[in-house]
Amino acid sequence: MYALVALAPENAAAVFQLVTAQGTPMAPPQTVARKDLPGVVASLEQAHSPRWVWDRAQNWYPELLTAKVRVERCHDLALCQAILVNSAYAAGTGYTQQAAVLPPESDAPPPGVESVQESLFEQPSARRGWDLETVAAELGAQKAAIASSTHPSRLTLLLSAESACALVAAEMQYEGIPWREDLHRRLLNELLGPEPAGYNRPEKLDVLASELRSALDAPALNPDSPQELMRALHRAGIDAKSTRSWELMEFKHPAIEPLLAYRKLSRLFTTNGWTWLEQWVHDGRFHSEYVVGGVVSGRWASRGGGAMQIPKQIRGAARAEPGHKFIVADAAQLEPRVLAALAQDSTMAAAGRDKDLYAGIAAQGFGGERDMAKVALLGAIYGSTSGESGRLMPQLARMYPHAVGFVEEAARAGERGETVTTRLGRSTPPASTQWRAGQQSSTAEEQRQAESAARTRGRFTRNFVVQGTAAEWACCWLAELRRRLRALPPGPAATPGSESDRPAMVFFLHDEVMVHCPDALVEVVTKIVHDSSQAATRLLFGEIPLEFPVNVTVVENYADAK
DNA sequence: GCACTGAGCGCG
DNA sequence: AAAGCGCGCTCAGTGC
Repeated sequence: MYALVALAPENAAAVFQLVTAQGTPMAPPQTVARKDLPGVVASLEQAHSPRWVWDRAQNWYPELLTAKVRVERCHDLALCQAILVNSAYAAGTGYTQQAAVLPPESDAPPPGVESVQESLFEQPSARRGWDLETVAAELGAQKAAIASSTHPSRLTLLLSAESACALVAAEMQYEGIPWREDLHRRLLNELLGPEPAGYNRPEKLDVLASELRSALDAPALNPDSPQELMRALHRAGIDAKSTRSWELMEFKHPAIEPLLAYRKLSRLFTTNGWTWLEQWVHDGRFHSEYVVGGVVSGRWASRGGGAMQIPKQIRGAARAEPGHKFIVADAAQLEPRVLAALAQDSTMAAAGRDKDLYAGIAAQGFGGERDMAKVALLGAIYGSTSGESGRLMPQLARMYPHAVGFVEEAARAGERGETVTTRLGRSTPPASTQWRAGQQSSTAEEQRQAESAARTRGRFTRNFVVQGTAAEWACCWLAELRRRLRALPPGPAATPGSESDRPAMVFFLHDEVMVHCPDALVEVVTKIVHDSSQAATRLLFGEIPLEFPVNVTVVENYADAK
């Protein structure tokens, strides 16, 4: 059963309708004031547990969560449309021509983020959205596209997992990562000195800047300006081509050490310093907005606060609340394993049998040098041509002709301007007309540029099939994990009358998930994390002679994970 | 003053 | 040790 959700002509109201799986209405449409929506959703969820069909989960679910209403499953039309429009599996279905124009994203702030607008105007800002007919038509078009696609079951899985992830993302956003402001401040004090007033540099940063200026004999140097810095370095006899840290490390000069130290601390100060704390941490939680499918490959992106770039430096500020632990799980060597599975490379699969795939590959042909095996394999996935990993490619290709051949073929397809597709059916966007035009070149210089552009696109498509399929594995893992966590019986309430204290997913990072878990449930949730990963592997690849092991650590402090 | 790009670096 | 994939964020610098 589906519950279609749409905006009523006047935006303060919503309209919804229950329909059968075949699309037959089961009751007349019902109009509900926006403020009454959570109550209505809760009672329908209780009675029928329908699949909620809406333009975007992100436009509806946050306000339900704020009202403490959760749903079991949904169909996120925007996310599914984005996949179907490009999917090679649905290329012959004519879907792209029928797809409805998506309504804009709601500009309502994510919960937990203070909004200037909200304090000025009492009601949430108006937005345009689809009416019920459009929602029904778009759902019908998507279902028809799946049914007449070349791989209906894979696309069905992909779209339902993607929709489940839309719910996971909104819930994580709502929960936030438990974040101890006091510990973060202590870290900043230790590394940078006391919080500076106004726009001043913190003490330790200021000291390093002075050291740098005297070492370079450049009293007015602004170390934040790459151009000024470059000139000063050259004057001091440091002949660097750029001011990147890894390049500067090659030079022996008294200015290098303070410069690298300045860089590191400056980054902490500007990106994750006191301003970041003020802006993103409220009531002991770091709330960030996740953008499901925000990356071409299907990976998630994030908006605000840089949730997916939290430096290791400050992870000590993420602390489980009293009576809780963080269960931090990450999939071991996810991308190489995905490659072995995609290419059905049984030799590589055998190398991964004893948990550490890189060690297994090293034992099979790199004289036991794990680092060498890792560099070689990642080079194959990224399309490295030079350096150590480039040199190791022929050896890797001899050992694993299937796996290397698989990514090579993806690269060649990209170079020819074709699209490539993940296991479940996410395809790259078509090559741009500009790229195509560039390939029809006449002069030698144009020819050279065209070949370079072709190789660049080849590296993209080569990586896409692996990164994108890995994202699908992670997406299925999250969906399975969420389903199992929801099925846990409610535990006792922390305090009488409050919500029951359940484990909650609070963070996700490509191949890593963090659950904030009551102590009493750590063992059962740890098992659920493992079970979910096995389920994800079966969903994607069926029965294969390769595991996708997950490393789980139970910690109070995120810095202690791994 | 605003929008944009590039450099640099954080994460996987 | 090296510089190949995907992102977001901040600051400097540029162009309007």
